[in-house]
Amino acid sequence: MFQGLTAQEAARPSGGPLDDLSRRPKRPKDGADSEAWAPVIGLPPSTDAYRLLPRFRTGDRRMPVGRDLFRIGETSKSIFNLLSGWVAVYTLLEDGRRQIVHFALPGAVMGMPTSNGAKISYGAQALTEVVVSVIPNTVLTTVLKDDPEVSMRLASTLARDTSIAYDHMTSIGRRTARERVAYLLLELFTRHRAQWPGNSIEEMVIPLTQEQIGDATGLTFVHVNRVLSTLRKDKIVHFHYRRLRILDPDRLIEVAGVDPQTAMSWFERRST
Amino acid sequence: MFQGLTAQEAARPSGGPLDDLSRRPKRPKDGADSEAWAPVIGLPPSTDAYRLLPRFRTGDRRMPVGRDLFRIGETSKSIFNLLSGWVAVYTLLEDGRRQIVHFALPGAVMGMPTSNGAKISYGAQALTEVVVSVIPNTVLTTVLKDDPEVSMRLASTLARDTSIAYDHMTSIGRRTARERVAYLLLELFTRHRAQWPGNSIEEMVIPLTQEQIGDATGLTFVHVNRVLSTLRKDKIVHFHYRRLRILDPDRLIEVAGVDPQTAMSWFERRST
DNA sequence: CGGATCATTGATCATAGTCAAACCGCGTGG
DNA sequence: CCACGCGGTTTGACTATGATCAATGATCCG
Repeated sequence: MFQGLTAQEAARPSGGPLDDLSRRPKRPKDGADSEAWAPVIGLPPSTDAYRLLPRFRTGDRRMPVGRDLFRIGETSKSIFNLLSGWVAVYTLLEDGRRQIVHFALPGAVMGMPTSNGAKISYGAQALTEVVVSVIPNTVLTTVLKDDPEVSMRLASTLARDTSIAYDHMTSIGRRTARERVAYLLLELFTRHRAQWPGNSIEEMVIPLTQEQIGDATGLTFVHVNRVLSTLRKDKIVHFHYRRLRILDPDRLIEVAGVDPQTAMSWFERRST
Repeated sequence: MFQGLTAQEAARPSGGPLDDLSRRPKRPKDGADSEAWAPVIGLPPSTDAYRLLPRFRTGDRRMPVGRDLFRIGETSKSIFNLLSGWVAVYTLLEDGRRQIVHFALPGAVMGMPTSNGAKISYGAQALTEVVVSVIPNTVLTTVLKDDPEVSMRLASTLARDTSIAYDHMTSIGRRTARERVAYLLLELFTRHRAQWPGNSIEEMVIPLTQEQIGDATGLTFVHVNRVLSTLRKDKIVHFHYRRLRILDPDRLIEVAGVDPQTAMSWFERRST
């Protein structure tokens, strides 16, 4: 499991030649990926709230941990509407360096084809077992014609993805390691929590290894570990083997460098 | 000029307390910003190619260098369709650290409201004199109802923004300083060049200071300067006072860590 | 129970940041 | 037309954040 997003030589050229570095195969092959997708028979009813197209159910698929929904370099023939579970959206550099650019939660739409029709530059992999509604482009086009409501929702959802990406980019580009990790945990906590309104549990399972946190924050897993230790020592958050416990929300917000006002608003509305 | 995106104490907390750092006003006030927008009388005909709504012209506005199209914290009432010029889309942290998350070129759509209706977390500022079509949300909603073609183009454009953001994020999170700068210059060169098809001029004006390049790449302007010196010394690119000259495209692609295949495709299609 | 994955810790190094000073290009006004 | 000044660039000396390399431990799961 987690095959595709597993370690490997995290080669990092030091401004020097790239060529003498051992390269990681662009697409680590793993058994699971070659299996056919499983159509879904019975679904948890709650997933309906996350559908982009409420009447379209024939595209539902269940996929196991580690499965790629789509891969770098493919040309999108369908879009993927996540109904349950977690998905990592990621990019790769030639030499195997990896960046997780987004953690998709239920409601997310992934793989929308771009205006210039180019190959897709990122991939998406299930971090947990997931249920996805796979919507063929042809279907989407048709629905967009008939239902302006869907158009608007799709555009808004895509705009939100961009906005989240911008915030994430800011984190990576301008925050310190400690701030980045705090920001990510806060983001995941609030986004996840927004899906169970009224649920103020301060402990949750985040299906991520420290290496994946590193890939999302632009850090090495070793450094992520050190940062997490200090956050634990400072009694702010406790993250250990995928279990996250927020010990001091206020200080977490402070360390993350998030305006408290904004942070509070995160705790209100549903957010993909 | 460039008021809003001008230096200032680029305070950078070193994991230590943030509080004893001098703070930059969140919104440096400058005269230009308070002026009213100028409606446009005569436009260069070519701008039409970049319109999201071909028949909607009453929203056209011309704005000078340094003007904010919209600002962090506003609630979007209109979207902005750039027709000519360059715009920097940026975010700010509390203490003044800044990240430029996108350089918008003609054809771009900015300020699309998100699904959760939250305040917009980024701002947009003109880097050159620009012409923008300001489209009120109400107009957009109406057009989306009547014209599914527009819906599809809007969605594709937004998807492309996300894709560019993901690539940019990868650069900041996983590339070295040298690679990041090379990547950005390559990206700007190809995107800009795609707008004048057939124009293979290897010299162009990029309306950016080294500080702005730093803000886009997550580096300090001092380090950007050093990197640019080495790129110049290595006869790869020459960037000096806003003039960019590509000396060795192949090596630039190599340093940027872009797959040559992909790089070539960038030289083909129009791309916002 | 045992192997694999994931986490932790230490020692050392390098990339990029910080601080500071000087320089250059260009527009402006005397 | 030249001096001035401001924004932008360049360079140097020093520091520090986070990477690298390496070894050991903990946890999970079949």
